[in-house]
Amino acid sequence: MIQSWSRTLIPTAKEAPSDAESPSHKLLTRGGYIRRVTAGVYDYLPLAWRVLTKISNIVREEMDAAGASELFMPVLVPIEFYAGTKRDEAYGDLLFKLTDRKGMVNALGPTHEETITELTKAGVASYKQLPLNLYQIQTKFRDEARPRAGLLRGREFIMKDAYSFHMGVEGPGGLNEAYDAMYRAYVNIFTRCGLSFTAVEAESGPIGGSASHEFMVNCESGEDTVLTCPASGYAANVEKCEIGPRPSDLHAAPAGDLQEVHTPGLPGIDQVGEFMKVKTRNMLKTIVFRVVEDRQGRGLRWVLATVRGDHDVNEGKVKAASGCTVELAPEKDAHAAGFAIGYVSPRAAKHHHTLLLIDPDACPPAEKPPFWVTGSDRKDHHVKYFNWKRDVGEAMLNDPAKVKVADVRNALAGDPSPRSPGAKLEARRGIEVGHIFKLGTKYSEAMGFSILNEKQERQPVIMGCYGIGVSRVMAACVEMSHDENGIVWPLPIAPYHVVITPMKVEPTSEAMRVACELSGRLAAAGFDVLIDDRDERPGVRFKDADLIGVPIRLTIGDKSLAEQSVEFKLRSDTQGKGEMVKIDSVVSRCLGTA
RNA sequence: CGGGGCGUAGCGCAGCUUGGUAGCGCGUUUGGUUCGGGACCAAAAGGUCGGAGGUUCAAAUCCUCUCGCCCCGACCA
Repeated sequence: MIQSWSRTLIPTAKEAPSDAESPSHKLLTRGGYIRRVTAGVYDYLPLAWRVLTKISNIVREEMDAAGASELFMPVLVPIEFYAGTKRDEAYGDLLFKLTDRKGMVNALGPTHEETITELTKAGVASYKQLPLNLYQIQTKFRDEARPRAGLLRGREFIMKDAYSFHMGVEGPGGLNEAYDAMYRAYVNIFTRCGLSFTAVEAESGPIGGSASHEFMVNCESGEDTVLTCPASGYAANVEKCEIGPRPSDLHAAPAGDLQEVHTPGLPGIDQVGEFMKVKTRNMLKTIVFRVVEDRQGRGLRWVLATVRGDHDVNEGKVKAASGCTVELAPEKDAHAAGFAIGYVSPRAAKHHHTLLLIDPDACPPAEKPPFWVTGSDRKDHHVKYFNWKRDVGEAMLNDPAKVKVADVRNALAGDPSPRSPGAKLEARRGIEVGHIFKLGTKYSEAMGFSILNEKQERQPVIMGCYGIGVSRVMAACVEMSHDENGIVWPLPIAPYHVVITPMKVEPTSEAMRVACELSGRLAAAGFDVLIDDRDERPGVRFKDADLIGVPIRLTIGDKSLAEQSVEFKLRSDTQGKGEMVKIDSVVSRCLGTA
């Protein structure tokens, strides 16, 4: 493919719009890839569309190879679809809604579980038609509270979403088989796109379901934190990451007499620590959760979770450790029940119907007695020298129905690995570009999609779903791979592989003649070539070539022509001056870099 | 949704405090000189100052309301 710069639209700019903050937003805008239309909504100009097309094609090839079939569903979805699974409420304002002339309310699809389930419900009548894996590459809409960072979190974005349908979980044709195939396809896709990425275990989020993995592009500017164990290869996001065994002791001696301190008007734990001149790691914070459902039927109404002041409670772990579905207690309800929100201490677990979960780091074994500051269970007061044994009492600490030591906090770098004794977790930042879920029967049950199995038993169909943020992949790639001069594309998704810069652009010039001849031979060899035929000064064209990030630049000037050569330079080679390559060897030299 | 900030030419900004009929740089157009890392000279085009209302002889500037956008947080595939 050959394109002249002057015959397409690449509006580069020296300065980025002042509202652009992240590197990908700035560089994609400056490079003439995207243009903001309104908050979180962008034009994709020709360069961007070429990149997106290349990513999409890699996605298609790998999805097809993994046995999936492409289809195309509407953006406009009747609201009833989402109401049927209660996701209209679950999504809330995140769902774009519009009313048509007849007064029908429609949504702009944020994902298509309901739509595809309706479709397969109508089209699949027998277990013999399963398994099935269907996908589309579509524009998705989410009315984000705060769109940000250009393409990384938009309100309109391009996504590949796939859905698989099965009669069973295990064995041939089962969900696990498809899930594993998708996992492998995703590894292939992101590898082929030239991304540095990590697959991590993840929580499945509001889409629901059991197992889940996220694919994260490794990048310091990423919004998400992932933890990895260098010894075992275990990797998970913060929400999911387990922490290895940690010793605990609830029976240490007190470090001193309990003292109450007046701490008026201090909203956060940091302020209290500052006021009392205590490090937050010497404080205990206790979060109150309301029990929505006690799955073990113990009649629990509250779960308290105590962690060290510098740690964060993890709601998912609280759910797992308590065996309850919980939610952060609404302040009003908690007050009514007698919890002094903001000043709650572990002693508050003396309430009836209350379970106390204690993180091991909140009760570590210590040679010298640990010094703790915590709430005083009354407004504007904290206590010093809190001690588990003395202040909560042996009786309660020894009652497994009331108190449990468990991992209930977010993992941090340096925590013990859950998979490899002695190893420590490492933290790094990432941008989520793919997510695969085992959905189970959540949607098929809610929507009545069940069919007869071999034994003539009616059973709900088991589903999986698999997403890739195609437009986010483009942005994440720029975040991962750029320098002060612009974007540095990996070859497989670069808009063009080669940019040819003839020093003289008159159609009759020798430089232009060579440029045309070379571009023909390169195109025949499979390269996408951009000829910078603009009548601009060399500096401008070099700067622009660096900015848009084309991997190979061929410069044709008098000096190189005198040697029957062109100047060959890789975009990734920042200080190199380029090398002279004989015109006849250019194609093979380019092939050598692919 | 809470906190902060910003809307003046395609982009980046000044002017606003102290009202007097809009300016700078980049880019664009034309002519000339240049020509290997964002050239120079000269001329030119381009703006309902986000919108509505108000105060005033007079509003980009002061007041009220409104719309939009960005950043931090909350939330989030």
